[in-house]
Amino acid sequence: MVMQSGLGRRGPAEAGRMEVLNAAATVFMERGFTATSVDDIAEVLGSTKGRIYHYYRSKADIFLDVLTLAMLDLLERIRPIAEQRDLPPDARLHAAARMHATVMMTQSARSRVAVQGTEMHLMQEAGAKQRRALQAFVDMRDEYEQYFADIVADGTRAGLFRDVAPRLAAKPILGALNWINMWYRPRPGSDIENIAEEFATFVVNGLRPTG
Amino acid sequence: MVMQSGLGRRGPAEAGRMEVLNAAATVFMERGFTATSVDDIAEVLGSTKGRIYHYYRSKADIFLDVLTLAMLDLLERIRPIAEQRDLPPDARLHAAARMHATVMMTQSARSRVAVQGTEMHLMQEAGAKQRRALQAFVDMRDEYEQYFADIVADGTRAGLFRDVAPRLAAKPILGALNWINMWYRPRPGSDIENIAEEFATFVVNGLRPTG
DNA sequence: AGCAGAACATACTCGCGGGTATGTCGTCAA
DNA sequence: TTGACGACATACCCGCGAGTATGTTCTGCT
Repeated sequence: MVMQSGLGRRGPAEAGRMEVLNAAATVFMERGFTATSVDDIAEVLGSTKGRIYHYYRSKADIFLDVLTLAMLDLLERIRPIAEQRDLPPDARLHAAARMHATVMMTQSARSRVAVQGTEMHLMQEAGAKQRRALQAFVDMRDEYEQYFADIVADGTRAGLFRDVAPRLAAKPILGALNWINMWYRPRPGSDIENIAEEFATFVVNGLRPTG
Repeated sequence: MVMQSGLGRRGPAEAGRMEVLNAAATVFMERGFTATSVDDIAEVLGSTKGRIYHYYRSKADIFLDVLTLAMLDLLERIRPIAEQRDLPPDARLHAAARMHATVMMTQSARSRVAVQGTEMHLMQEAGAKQRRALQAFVDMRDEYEQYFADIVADGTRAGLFRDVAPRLAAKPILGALNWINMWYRPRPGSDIENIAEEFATFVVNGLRPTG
């Protein structure tokens, strides 16, 4: 008996599963969900399907695990930033945006899949288990977005930002940042720090009152 | 003999082709390229495959036509805005962003496909014709982006914007705007005008000097 | 030593979907 | 009026890819 989702068990015995997961994330990132075949993932692993289906029951299960892990990673990163209530809201938003942009450029594989996760058309005739996993992912996305919305609301109250609907204001912020994975490709010379800084400044200024 | 690309001929005889094109755009928008079957498109048309393959030689050809038409539409819309040299750069950027946001929310089908056009993995082992069409699309995307970059450069020279690399600055702008089609869904009550105005203000302010 | 189970590989099945080959119906020009 | 051609529908082929069934090897435990 093998668990169908890797998120329950940890420990050294699950190292094999993580290898599969990372390989899958890489291919999903490049070709998307439907265009990726299980054989493609196996090829990256230098093995065959058997290895993959030993750990996962279906292609959709792998995808859902990639999505979930990526969102868990983002949530763990934004929480400490959001909790720094001593920092003014604009500085907090700057830090959050900078973090998000950096993750987009570094944790390329997993995070990119999470963004491109629009391809959840596996939702339709999926099983109950998968629907729940997908709903959990959507809930996490909402929670993550809410962190940004809360910071925006704080900034508006403090008079630092324009008076906008916080939830709506979070859209162009995350849009500008998520879009990074549509054009950014890792290169020797590409200065991740500078890009992250510039983009963070952009979204913070975007909310400031029009001079 | 039937032409393989609809962009050469016009006139009433091509009405049938346009029907196919619009239906395809709708389905491509919802499910993406690979997840869309030709039978799906036919079902939307209330007909069968035969009708589609009467006008197009392959699924990729349809997709490329959708992409091309969407980009032609955007280019036609931004040119008159970019040419208004009497307007200050920030007002021009505001108008351009507002236009783009509005198109994202109204011309949903075609434009959304164009944005999501990342799925050009049909490029790989595609024929020479398709590679040229795809390259043409990429060139148009670049040209479109360049309009924004030029406006940004003008604004920087005028002291209205921060001193940023124009080409890089165009990325978060178009990211914030393109991202709209990831979350916006047409609704009776959704106020397109307000959203477009708010997003345009956001991207313009994003470039202003930090007060 | 020997056995149980994990960790894979091999070899299949089988349906979906892109593309083709061919038929049928209407229309319009000569 | 007929015949040529456009505008489809029908019926088919065929490969790819998800999933399965069944090995085989290795490893740890007793």
